[in-house]
Amino acid sequence: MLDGSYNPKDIEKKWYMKWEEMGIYRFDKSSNKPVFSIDTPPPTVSGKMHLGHAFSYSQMDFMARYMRMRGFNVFYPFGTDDNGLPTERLVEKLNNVKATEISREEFVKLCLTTLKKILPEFVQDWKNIGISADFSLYYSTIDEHCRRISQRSFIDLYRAGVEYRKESPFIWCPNCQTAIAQVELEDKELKSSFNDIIFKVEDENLIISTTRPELLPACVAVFVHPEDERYSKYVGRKARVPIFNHEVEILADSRVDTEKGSGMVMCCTFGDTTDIEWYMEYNLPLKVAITKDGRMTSLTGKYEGMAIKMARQKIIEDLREARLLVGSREITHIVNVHERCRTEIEILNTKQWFIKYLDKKEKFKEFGREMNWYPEHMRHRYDNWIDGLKWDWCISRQRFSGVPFPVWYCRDCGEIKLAELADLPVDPLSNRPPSPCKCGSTNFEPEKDVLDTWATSSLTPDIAIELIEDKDMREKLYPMSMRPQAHDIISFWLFNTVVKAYSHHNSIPWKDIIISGWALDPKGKKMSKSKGNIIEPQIVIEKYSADALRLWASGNKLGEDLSFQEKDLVTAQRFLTKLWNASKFAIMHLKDYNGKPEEFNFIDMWVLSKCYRTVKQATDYFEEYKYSKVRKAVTEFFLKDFCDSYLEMVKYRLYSSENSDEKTSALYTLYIVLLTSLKLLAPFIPHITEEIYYTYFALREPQKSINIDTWPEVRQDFVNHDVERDAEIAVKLTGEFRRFKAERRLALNHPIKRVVISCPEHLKDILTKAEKDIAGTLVIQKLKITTEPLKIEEKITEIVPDFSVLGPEFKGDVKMIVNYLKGCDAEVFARELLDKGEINIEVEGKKFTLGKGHIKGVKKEIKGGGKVLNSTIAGLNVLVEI
RNA sequence: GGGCCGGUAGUCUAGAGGUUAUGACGUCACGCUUACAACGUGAAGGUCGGCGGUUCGAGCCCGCCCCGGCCCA
Repeated sequence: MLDGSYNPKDIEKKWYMKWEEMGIYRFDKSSNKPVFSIDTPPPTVSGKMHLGHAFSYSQMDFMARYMRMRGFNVFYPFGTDDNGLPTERLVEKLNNVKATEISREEFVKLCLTTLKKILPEFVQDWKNIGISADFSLYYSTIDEHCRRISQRSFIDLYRAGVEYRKESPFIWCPNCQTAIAQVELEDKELKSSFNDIIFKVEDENLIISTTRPELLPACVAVFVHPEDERYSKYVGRKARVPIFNHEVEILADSRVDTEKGSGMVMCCTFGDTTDIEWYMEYNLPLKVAITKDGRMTSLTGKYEGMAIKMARQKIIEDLREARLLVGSREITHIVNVHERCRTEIEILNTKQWFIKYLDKKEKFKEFGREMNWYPEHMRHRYDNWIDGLKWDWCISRQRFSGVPFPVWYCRDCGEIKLAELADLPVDPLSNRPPSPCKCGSTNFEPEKDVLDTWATSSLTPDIAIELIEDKDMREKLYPMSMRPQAHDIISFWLFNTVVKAYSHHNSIPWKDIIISGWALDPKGKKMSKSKGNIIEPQIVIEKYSADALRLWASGNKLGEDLSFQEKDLVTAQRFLTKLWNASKFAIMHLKDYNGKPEEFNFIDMWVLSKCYRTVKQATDYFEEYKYSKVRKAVTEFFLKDFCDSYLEMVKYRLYSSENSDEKTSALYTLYIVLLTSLKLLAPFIPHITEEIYYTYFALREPQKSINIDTWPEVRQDFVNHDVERDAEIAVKLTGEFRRFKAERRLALNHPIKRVVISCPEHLKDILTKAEKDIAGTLVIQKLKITTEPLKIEEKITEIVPDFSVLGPEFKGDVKMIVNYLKGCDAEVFARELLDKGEINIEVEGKKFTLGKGHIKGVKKEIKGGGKVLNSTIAGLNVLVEI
């Protein structure tokens, strides 16, 4: 028996613990069953799981649970991304220290101890929303396993000749003091001043506009457009840089925008990417004005040591004083900032490691086409990102906590020394190289940098699969079946993983990619701490339940963002209550369950057929990752057909004390339909379905848990469209009758003395099959179903045309015909059609022949006081005697 | 500026060229009916972003425009 009301708090907690105990989500390492492998996104450790996580992890969990019930050996590991900048920031915040203030060794240690402390609680949130991952297959991107694989990847790619180390201009964050990748940039609108500055060419003044006068000391050339007649005479001559007084050449290049400022532009090393192109192409000198920590260098003379913005101010003042500043206006422009700290980036010349991939764009796009994208259009974003790639992948970061490069450099000959694969993972700062250098030297410089965090997380398929020892099993797991993730990291995680899979395996990493949207605030805006519109899933679970949260997450199309509406949680919770109550009712009666009946009741056949058709729909939709459609089909069947219609129509049989075949049929149907519904819902709401299953079905079904029970098969012997179509009429009539009673404020079990249903022959046959059910449900003491007409007034008022037949046949004349039907005497028309089978009409000189096929039905009006049930079923009239 | 997605009652959402556009929440009215008042029944509420076009017929297809979002310049 189930309790009076559903108490999710205790029940959800109980089941999470029991599932763990039972180990039902364990991957079976020795099974021969087909494998379904999931490349689970490792969340970046922050304080808590956020709503976006709850949303997208629920969505992937639906598939994991569905596939498990389908009989697949589901490989569903769980990892956390504890590597790189975000983790450093968190550790700094939690411990109130700065990475730069303590030794690297100490800081790395602090990172690890802090993670150890906060990880269990962080991961617990995922368990609390019922994620059915195998938590015994766990990795942290900073653990030994991941460091080994990441370093191995580095060595393999170096040997394959796709990695290089080079001093070159690259994107640098002066705040975080590290190189960062293109993907880590963000656009920010900033106010700035556009300054018109005088450059002298001998005695002439040339004006150049710039937002960055502090780069004047790094100015190495001045460019004009080759077709700009204003300046053609200056090309080849020298300009004197104001204040700093060095001379630079004036060159012509078509990349100059003649519309911008004076149409003359200074080239500094480096202000932007065009500067880099010019620097390379024209072999310009390198002048460095800015240090790695965002201050002015000695090159800048008296400005040395000043912060960039301060120097900018000062230089503007000095220019003004020297009358070299002729104009200055406020502008708003877009600058690149580092997404983590929103600091304006610089381009500095530094030595970095790169993965060479700009030459493989086409190959990556080809791989993109080999994978199945859900939704399909997300692939365009992937292509678009690849098209826009401008830099090779810089994988070195000047940070502290991260996977170290397994590399030393010979101090004598400069040769690069790699670690041995067998020794991985290594830390070159504390480990010695495996052997002397080719040149015989043992004097090595260790690499201090660490790998970009994406260089590690782009290996999650390898990291996950190598948690399994068995080589044959590993083969079965790759390429992985499904990669779930949100659309914002297509260019990060997804793309980088394809790069690695291509480089290491020459294979796509996964077969299917499912892209989930974002959870947005109630106004449809992105949630952020600064806006204060964060909705915490922990609070939602507390107020409603994990199942309600999951049901919410199942409610929208894959790939679409979903704005969080409290009412949707209310709806979800109401569904759970309804499910509980209906199950309570069914199970109360199911104690008398005694197997299959000799013969099925008509209404039972109806609900069974509908039930199995719902199974078919749900299965088809799940196969296409359309879980929102699954949810719609299943909840609609459960609420409308099962609860509203079926349960009401079966009550009279359940309450009868006699042990008839009719009752056996009812109990059998109740058993099947409830169990099937629970199974169809289990992927979405595993806790409540488990509790209901456990209370009753676990004792009778082969599995102890619904979550590892088999997904329902469509039993074709129960699917019967004729029965459905016919029984629907009885069900519909019963519904109309219940409303008839409600309108007259009669209790639904209020007895009715006599009812006469008058209808055509075929309806009479159908309704007779459900005669007992109609009478039983509505408590009708005397029910008569007859073909004799009732003594009530009935008038046909409208002919309803069937456009799908009329349209293709009569094309442009349809309007005329429909107008005719509207205008004619519907009563006369209908009678004639019924008599002759077809009617010839003439409209505006044109002749048409209409048959019954052209007509969808008729509308009619019935007069007969308060005792006539106004049914929408064609041809059917009901007289009620209360 | 480019790519992609979206715009449907007060709010959020489903929509497969074919009668009167789905559902939810909210609102209003009525009702304790032996699973369920944490409920049920009913009602009101819509120029389907705008303008053109294709079609017998468009929320859906095509073109242009407006607005919002994401990604990229």
